[in-house]
Amino acid sequence: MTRTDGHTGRAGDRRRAPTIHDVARVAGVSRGTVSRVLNGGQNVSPAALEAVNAAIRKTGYVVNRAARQMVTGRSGSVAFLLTEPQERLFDDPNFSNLLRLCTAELALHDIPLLLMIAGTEDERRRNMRYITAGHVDGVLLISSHFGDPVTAELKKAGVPLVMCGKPMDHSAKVAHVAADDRDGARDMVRYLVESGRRRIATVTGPLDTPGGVDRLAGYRDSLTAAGLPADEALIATGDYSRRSGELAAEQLLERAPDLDAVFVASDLMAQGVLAALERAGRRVPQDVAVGGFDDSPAATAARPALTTIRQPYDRISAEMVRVLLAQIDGDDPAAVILPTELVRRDSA
Amino acid sequence: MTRTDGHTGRAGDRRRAPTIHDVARVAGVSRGTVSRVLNGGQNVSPAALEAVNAAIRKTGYVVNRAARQMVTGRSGSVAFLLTEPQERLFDDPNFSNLLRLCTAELALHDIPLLLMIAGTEDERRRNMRYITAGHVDGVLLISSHFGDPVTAELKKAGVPLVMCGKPMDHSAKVAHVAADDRDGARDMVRYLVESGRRRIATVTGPLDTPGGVDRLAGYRDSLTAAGLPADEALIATGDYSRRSGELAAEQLLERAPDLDAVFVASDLMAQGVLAALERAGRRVPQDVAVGGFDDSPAATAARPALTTIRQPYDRISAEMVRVLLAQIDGDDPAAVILPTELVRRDSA
DNA sequence: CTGAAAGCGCTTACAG
DNA sequence: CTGAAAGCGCTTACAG
Repeated sequence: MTRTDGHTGRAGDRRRAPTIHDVARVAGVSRGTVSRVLNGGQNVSPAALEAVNAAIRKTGYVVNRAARQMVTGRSGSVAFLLTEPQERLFDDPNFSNLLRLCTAELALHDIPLLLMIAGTEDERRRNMRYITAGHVDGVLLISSHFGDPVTAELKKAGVPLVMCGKPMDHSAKVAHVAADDRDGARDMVRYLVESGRRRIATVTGPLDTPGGVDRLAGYRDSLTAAGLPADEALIATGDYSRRSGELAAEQLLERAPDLDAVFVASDLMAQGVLAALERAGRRVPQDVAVGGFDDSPAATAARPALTTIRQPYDRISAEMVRVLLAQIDGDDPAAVILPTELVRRDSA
Repeated sequence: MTRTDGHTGRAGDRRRAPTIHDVARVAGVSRGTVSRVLNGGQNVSPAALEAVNAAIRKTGYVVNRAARQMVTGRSGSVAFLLTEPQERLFDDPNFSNLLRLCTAELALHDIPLLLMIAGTEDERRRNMRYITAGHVDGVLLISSHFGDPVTAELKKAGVPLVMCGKPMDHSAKVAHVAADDRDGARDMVRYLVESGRRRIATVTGPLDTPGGVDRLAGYRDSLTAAGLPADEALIATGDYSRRSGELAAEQLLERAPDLDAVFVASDLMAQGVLAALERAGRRVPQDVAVGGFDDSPAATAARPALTTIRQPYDRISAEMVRVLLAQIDGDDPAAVILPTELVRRDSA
């Protein structure tokens, strides 16, 4: 008097889900053979393969990941770890954009994404503990500040890891995917020069982040190439927040009232710059041209809409996932730098 | 010649992590006793408890969740499932806010959050399959549109579930946590009336969402209470996006050029309304008062800053997690309605 | 190509 | 209060 079926089979069945054993029975093979089919079908006769697949369909079998994990040591999941202060993260559309795209990309591989936010020290410890305990197979790390201990810890623990953005600590050989910040900045500033601007200011990101440093370097490159003088009065630093862009623009207007363009290292900060400019009675782009960076939703939401440098977030996420999965499969850490693109709108 | 220690013990150790067996050996007890300590310490002598805890510290033991899951049938994780079209989700700060807060709240319970986005039919199927296969213990569901099949499917599969916002399908007895939309809308409109406004328009959310329906009802309540006539020309509908707010405001200005206030069912739409008003040359709040809803980052980013109705997202997330965990532990689904609060800024 | 069997690390009745 | 043992559902050498 045993269960005869496979006819209900819904995996959601809160009763007893079919196991590999049920499939084996229905298919008339051993459990080992079922497992082989599940894992790529090597060393399985066409007939057995067919029978097993039919049995899987019939029973509605879904693998028990916990059981699999216990023997393979792999969880089949990946962490998306954020180490920035929480508030900023979610105000900045870049982050949520990246999160969304990585989730979708991983879904294609049937790999769930665990969202981890290490805003406080306590959260950081908790997350590290979880990760290093082997509960995830790898980490997509969103962290850019110099001296973030997380990268080193993860690296030391031997956890497969890929960063979004270049690591500030060049010595660490960690996999990463980034847009070509320096080249993007060069393009924007060259464009401003070619539009006839001569007093071009910049609002940089924090100078302990690659986006802060490299976009500033690109700005300098193009100024030099155009034979324009370097003037420190034209350089102000923000923290990627909208508010910091506003503050930076106020400083710039005071130090260099004759500026006729501003290259801003992020679209969100550029929104702040736009606000400050408007308050100061400067018209954009007539009096002052404003160039952003990111091509995030903030760029189209701004008024005037921002001329900006597009970071290919879709490709960035796809590459991050690809590089991470390769590492999980034993490849060496890889670095991928993706080209940017100038997007012309109304602000410059 | 066997491993003697417990002295390295780092869980991140890619070698062999200490198991319950190691802890038992070090503590001089059986594995069953260690397990009992791990699971609350019932039926364990103080001495044994002490010894086990010491051994855990010494070995750096961390439970293997996969092994535990296999026997308990619980994964120890929870899904955060979004069933709205992706783009909207991440443009709207409410969603990312909620995501962030739920993640933090769950972290307090050591429960990882799996982010699932069901934008396409394919993604929906994939996620449902994962969830109903028992890979998560419960679901935090962010979905508001009427006729979303996910709620019913989850309910039928017997998966513990809590929705953010009232379910549109009243027949379904599903747990949910929501702000008091109707009352919040009443408060805002009453405030507008008390400020002397008489031609008060509204931009509603989609009328197949509770936020659309209930905030409109609250608007009507307060108009009636004030003895103001109901005028359908004063009602326009948006889809919660900024752009839709802009469009709705244009319609309203055309149909009722004499309007002196607009109650907008979300801050993001209110931003759009502000833009349309500015273009039409109406001063806010002098000519037209604008009231928002949510008190999201969009409210403070708007110019003028929005007077709005605060949804207590921190409490909402905390309650969602609490109600979900209670259900996982066998409680019946509960509904929690939280009060809102009027936040005065510059737009009204 | 295939089956029988060991083993992954836990929890939980069951005796005592 | 505690230990010995079964069992959760898989994968993977190992024989054949």
